[in-house]
Amino acid sequence: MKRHVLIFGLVGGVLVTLLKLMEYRFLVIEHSFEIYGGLIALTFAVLGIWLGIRLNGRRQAVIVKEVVVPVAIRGGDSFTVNESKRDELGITPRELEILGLVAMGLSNREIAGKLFVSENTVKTHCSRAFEKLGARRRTQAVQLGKEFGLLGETGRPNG
Amino acid sequence: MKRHVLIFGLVGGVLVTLLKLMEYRFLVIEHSFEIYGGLIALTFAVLGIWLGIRLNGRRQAVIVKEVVVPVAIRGGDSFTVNESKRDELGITPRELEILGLVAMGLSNREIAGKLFVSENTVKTHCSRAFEKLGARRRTQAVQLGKEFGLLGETGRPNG
DNA sequence: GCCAAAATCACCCGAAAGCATGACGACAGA
DNA sequence: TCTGTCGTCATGCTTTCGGGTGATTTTGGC
Repeated sequence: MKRHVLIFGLVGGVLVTLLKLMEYRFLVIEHSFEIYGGLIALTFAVLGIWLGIRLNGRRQAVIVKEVVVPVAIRGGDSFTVNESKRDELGITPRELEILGLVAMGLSNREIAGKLFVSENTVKTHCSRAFEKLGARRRTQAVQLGKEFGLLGETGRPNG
Repeated sequence: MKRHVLIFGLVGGVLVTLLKLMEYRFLVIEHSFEIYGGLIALTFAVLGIWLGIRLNGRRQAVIVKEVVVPVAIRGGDSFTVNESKRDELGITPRELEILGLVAMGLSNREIAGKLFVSENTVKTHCSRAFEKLGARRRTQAVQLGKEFGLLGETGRPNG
């Protein structure tokens, strides 16, 4: 994706050089500024349009083609794996528990009611968990939690 | 669609005129050609990028992604299932796309930046998607989206 | 060309979430 | 006993979300 920006820059540089050379060779021509200006404008407009299309080109209608593989992949000791990951990140059991409820789509207030603690406590646990996960939002925390294998598909904590 | 081309032309014309005026007023400055050339290149590049993005807006490139799925979990043709589910709920492709980005943990602002639309637009799409899903929070929407098979584990829209 | 659906954008306002900070008790281990 | 961690709670503040409403524009089908 950045490749296109790079190409843009390179082509732009080459064009600038070329135009500069042209300038020195044909500067004697009348109205040269207009010609060069027009050329520059044209080329950079085209380049810009190209880059714009490239840049935005991944407007995708993703078709998911599933590759079926045998089960038994998920066999490993899920518990210890997640346990170690949890330890590695320094996330406490309580934080993970709350993270699980967050993943299930509950609000802080609902979580507080469910666990019989105050909403502020829930927020504190959330904040600490987010910090340890490197997340700034609860949705991001959920996503990271699942990537790290801390949460299952149902939002249930794995560990 | 044509409107953007028109705007492009108009703005371009105005800019050319402005630069031409500048040329006559400040031509005495040394290295003016480089400055004007750079300005022209910059402005037209920006304009071009803008036009490219606008022009490319709706076109969708079909991307086929292969996903490894354990055989036991897989149920039927994922594509058609999700497509029909999406239709059943009345969720538009755009809404699903934004839902996917929400699932990836992005904020409305980040989504807006990624899709080159305003934050308000993202919020509108979100609200409609939430309403159709019966969700009151984005975390809940993500959870429901996954339950309905609209979103994959990575937050990628399925369909 | 016309119509309906979809997409875009704006504005306001209240609620929820998040951040920083501090504090206090329980409890395990050194 | 001292220390560190954990869980709990609070307060104040800023940001983000979400709902409501209305509007324009684009697009695709007829």
